[in-house]
Amino acid sequence: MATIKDVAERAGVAPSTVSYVLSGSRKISEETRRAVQAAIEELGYHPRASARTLRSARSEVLVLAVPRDPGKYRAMDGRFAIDISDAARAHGYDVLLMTEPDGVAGLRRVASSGLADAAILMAVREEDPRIAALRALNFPTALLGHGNDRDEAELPWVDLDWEAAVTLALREAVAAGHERIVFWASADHEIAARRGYAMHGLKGAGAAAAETGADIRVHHSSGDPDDLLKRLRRVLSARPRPTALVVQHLILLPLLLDEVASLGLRVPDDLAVVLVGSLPDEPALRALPRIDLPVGQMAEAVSQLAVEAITPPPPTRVPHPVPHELIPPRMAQGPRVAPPAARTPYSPA
Amino acid sequence: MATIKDVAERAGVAPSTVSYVLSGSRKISEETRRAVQAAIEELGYHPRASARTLRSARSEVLVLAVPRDPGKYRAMDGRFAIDISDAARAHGYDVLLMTEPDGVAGLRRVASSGLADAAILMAVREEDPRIAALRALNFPTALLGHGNDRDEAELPWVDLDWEAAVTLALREAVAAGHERIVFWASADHEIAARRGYAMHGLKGAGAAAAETGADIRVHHSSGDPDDLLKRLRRVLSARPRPTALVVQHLILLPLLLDEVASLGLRVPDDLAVVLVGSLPDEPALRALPRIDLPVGQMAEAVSQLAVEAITPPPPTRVPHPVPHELIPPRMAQGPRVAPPAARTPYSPA
DNA sequence: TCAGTTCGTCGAAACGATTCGACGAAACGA
DNA sequence: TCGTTTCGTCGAATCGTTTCGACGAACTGA
Repeated sequence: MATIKDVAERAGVAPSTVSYVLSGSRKISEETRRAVQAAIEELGYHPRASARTLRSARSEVLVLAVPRDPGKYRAMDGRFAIDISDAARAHGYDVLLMTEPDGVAGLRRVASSGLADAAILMAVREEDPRIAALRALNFPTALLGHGNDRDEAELPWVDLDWEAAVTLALREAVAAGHERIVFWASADHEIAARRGYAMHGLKGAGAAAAETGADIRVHHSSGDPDDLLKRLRRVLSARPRPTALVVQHLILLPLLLDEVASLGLRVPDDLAVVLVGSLPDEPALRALPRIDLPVGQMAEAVSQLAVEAITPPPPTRVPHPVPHELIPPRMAQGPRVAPPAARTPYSPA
Repeated sequence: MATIKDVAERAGVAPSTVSYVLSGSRKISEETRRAVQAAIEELGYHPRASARTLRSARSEVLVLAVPRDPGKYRAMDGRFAIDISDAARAHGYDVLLMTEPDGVAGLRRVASSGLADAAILMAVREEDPRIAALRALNFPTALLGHGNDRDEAELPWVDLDWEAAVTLALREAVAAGHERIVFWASADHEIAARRGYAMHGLKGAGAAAAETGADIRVHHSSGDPDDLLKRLRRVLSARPRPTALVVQHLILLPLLLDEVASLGLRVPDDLAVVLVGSLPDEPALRALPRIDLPVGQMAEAVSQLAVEAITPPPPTRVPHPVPHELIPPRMAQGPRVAPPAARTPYSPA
C-alpha cells in the first residue's frame, strides 16, 4: 500500500507538498503538481481514510438508523436507505447502516468513536431515546419524519405533509363523485404509539370531512393480517356500501386488494381505491390513483440537513432557526380517481 | 471528547496501561483495572475508531455493494442489506452501503482507502468488473449468489440452490396431482444476462420434467409489466388450461396475481400458484405454497465468509479450498400445493 | 543596490490509539 | 545474601495524514 511518503519520494517533493496538491489549499506550481499527479497515478495512491480522519476529526460518513420491528420488514425502509446513500455520496459522504435493535447503544458507539460525523434517524417515535442520547452527545442529527415531540423541534427534519396528503386524496375522491368514502388509516399500534404519520393522517381525514361535507368514515387498520381482513369485510359489507377506499396503511395492501377481489368487488368499478404514501415506481401499483411518498426528494433533503448539521452556519445576530421541511403532496402520474358506478343501472319503468 | 490520555491521567496510570486494560493483552492488577474502568465510565470514554484503525490497519467495517438497476428497486435487496448488517454486527463489524451506479470506482475507493476490511457483492453478473477490480487489489470479498463465472470459483460465495428449488416446487405440484404445469421463469433480460439464479432455475425445470414426466412448459417472464401480462393471458388461455403455475420471477407477482384474478380464475381452485425465492415473512404471501429465499441464513453465511476472508487461515500442507455454500431449498411453513379441481364436477348420469 | 514582498516548498508537530522493549520491585531458590 | 525470575507498569516509537510556521529564491519598487 502506497503512502503519501512514497508518492513524495517518487515525485521528489515533501509529503506536505503532496498533501497540498491533493487538497488544493495552497498554491503549487504547475510543474510540481504534474509530477505529483503522475506519481499518484503510477502508485495507485489513495489516502488512508483513518489517517485523514484522525487528523481532521472528520470521517465523511453518515450513520443511518434503520427502524427495526423484529420480524417485520418494510420495503420502504430499504428504499430509503439506498436513496439516502446515493444522496449522501453526492455530498461526499458514505453511509453506515445501523440496524441494531437497541439503536441507542449502537448510535452511541458509532457517534462517540468518531465513526460517523452525523446521524439520520428513520421512524422516530415519541420520546425517542435515540434522540435524547444523540443530543446528550451533541451529535449532529437529522430526522426522517416528524411527530409532535418536544425534542424534535430542536432537530432538523423532513417529512411528507401527511395531513395534506390524506386531505388531498379524499378531496379527489369527492371530486370524482364519491359520496361514501372509507379512510383506511394506520394500524392500531401505530396510532397507539402516536406515530407522526399516523396522527397527521387522521387529522387530514378530519379536515377533508369538514371541507367537503362528504360521508367519510375512518377505520383503523391492524398489523395482524387476519384482523385486518375481518375489519375490511365488515366495512365492505355495510349497506349502502362505500364506493371509495383511501388507504394509508399500505404494508398489507396486497392482502387487502386480494380480499376485495375475493369479495367479488372489481376495482375501480365497484370500489375505487386511492393510496397515500406508496412506494414510488412500483409497477404493481400503476393502475391505482395514489400519492407516492417522495422518497428521492426526502432522501436528498435529509442528507443535506445532516451534512449541514455537521458544520453549523456561523452565528449571526439573529439566531438561526432549525430547518424543518414539510413536502406538499401531489397525485402521482397515472389514473385519476374513477367515478362511482351508478348503484342500480337506470331502468325506466 | 475524552482520549486515552485523559483516562490514564484520571486513573493515575500510563496510557499504555489503559490500552492493556481495554484489550486484555497483558496482565493487569485487579486494583489498576478497577481504577481504569472507573475513569472510563466517568469520562464516558470511547476509543477513536480512526486512531485504532490507523495503528492496526483494521477498520472493522464491511462494505456491501447493493445492485442498482437505475429506476428499479427490489425489496429483496433492502432486506438483504438489513440482515447482513445484523449478521456482521454479530461478528463485530459495521456495514457501509455502496450504492454508486458505477460500483467499480466506489469499491476501489473504499477498498484502497482502508475504509473497509472486506466487501460483500450482491447480484453478481457475468464477468463482473467489480470482481476483477477487487481481485486486482487483493481485497477480501464474498459473493451473494453465484453464476458460472471463472472468477467466482476463486471467491467464496453463498447461494440458494435454485436448481433444486425449482425442481422441488415442480415436484410438489406433480405430487399434488397436477399434470399441466407452467414454470414462469426469470425475465428475458435476466436470462440474456445469464444471471446465475435464472440459469439454474431453468435447469431445475428441465430436471423436474425429466424426473416426473409431467407436462411442464417453461415461459420466460418479462421486465415490462404490459408484456408480462400479455404473455400470461396467452398462457392461461391455452386449452386445456394449465392447472398449476410455479413462479420464479416474483418482482411483478402482485401484478400477475391481479391479472389471474381478473381473468376470473380463483387461486388455488382454478390455478395453483407456487412461489420460488420469495421474501420470507411476507404476510401477503402466507396463503401460497412457496420456497422462501433463506435471507437470514444467507446473510449470516456471507458475512461469515467475508470476515473469514480478512484473515485467511494459516497455510496448511494441503491447500485450503475456497468455501462455497449451496443452501438446499425447503417448502415454507404454510399451505401445501392444492390438488387440481376435477375439471368437470362429477355428475352421475 | 537593498529592504520588503510574494511565491513555492519544506520540516515538524499533532491527531489518538497499540505494542514492544525496558525497568523497578517483589518473590524465589540456593 | 545475592543472582534470577516473575509481575505489573511505563515510555517511546509508530501508523499516515494535515497544517502551521519558516525559509530560501525570485521579484518589486525606490
